[in-house]
Amino acid sequence: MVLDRIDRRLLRYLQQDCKQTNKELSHKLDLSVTAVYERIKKLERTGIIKGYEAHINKDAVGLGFLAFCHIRLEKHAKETIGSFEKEVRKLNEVLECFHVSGEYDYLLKVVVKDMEHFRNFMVNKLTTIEHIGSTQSSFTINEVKNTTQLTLSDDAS
Amino acid sequence: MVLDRIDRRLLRYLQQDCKQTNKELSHKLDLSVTAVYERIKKLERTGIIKGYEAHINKDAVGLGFLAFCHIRLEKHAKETIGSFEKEVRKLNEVLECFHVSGEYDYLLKVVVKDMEHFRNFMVNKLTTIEHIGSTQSSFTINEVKNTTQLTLSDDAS
DNA sequence: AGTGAAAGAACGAAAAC
DNA sequence: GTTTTCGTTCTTTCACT
Repeated sequence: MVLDRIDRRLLRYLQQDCKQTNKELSHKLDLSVTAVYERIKKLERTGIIKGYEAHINKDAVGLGFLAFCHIRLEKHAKETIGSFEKEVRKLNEVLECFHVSGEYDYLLKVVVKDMEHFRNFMVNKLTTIEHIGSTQSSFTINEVKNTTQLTLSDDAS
Repeated sequence: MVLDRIDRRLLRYLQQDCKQTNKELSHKLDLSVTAVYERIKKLERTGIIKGYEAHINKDAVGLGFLAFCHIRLEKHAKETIGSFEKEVRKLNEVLECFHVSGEYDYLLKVVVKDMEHFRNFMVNKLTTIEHIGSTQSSFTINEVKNTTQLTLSDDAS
């Protein structure tokens, strides 16, 4: 699907606040309410908008400890990779897991309550996964920037 | 604010889909619409719900290249740290930046269109920031897991 | 804390331009 | 693409428990 300037502006607004009414959006975009409605439905149908999520303050719900784990596998056979990835997906402390280039194979973002819970996660969950060669963890001292909002330029993609 | 079991379930639902109507939520939670409404407003007022965001498919908007940059600063004086963080916050390719423990000082999540744009970002934006000692970048080969949804247990926090 | 009722606003589909 | 219309649904307030 080709996105025009209006679609991109619309996506920008919805990234900031998806609970705005179509009426509000119609003013910002200088369109009719119906046109806004149709554009949004199309963006949903084509999978460009994947969903709408409430953003929760993690400290307020007792999940204020954020760490990154770098993981190297023992071997890189297809089965090893497959089973590692399958196990990692099950861990709900792991919000993100990427297969990356470089010294380590995977980078994980882990959210737990505190250091004690992190220790417990490492010992009883993460390192019980087979074929892990070595791990290296970094703890977050300070959150400098943390957004999910993509910067959409006005040009067509 | 103390969260009870119902609040935690409500937050779980809203993390999954914040566009559900209060009526739908009232069925799931076995509460009246008004009770759901008041709980949500309270969660918003107290900052536990930080906002509502549309989740955009980054590949569909031409931002399919994801990289992580590890950064070490030259020195760790207060001013150095402050000015580095200030400059990083301005870069819209940087979605996340954390001050972390370990070998490197900062970990950045960077989203751009492709390798060419990444090269351009590194040469013309990131490494023009003063006091950077060294950087080490990893490119994402595969996204194994990527969610923003915190797992909330049913117990009070 | 909770409920139910009622007014006002928005949604969503259809019509016609 | 737009406007208008209309029935339906949701939001929000209010009186009350």
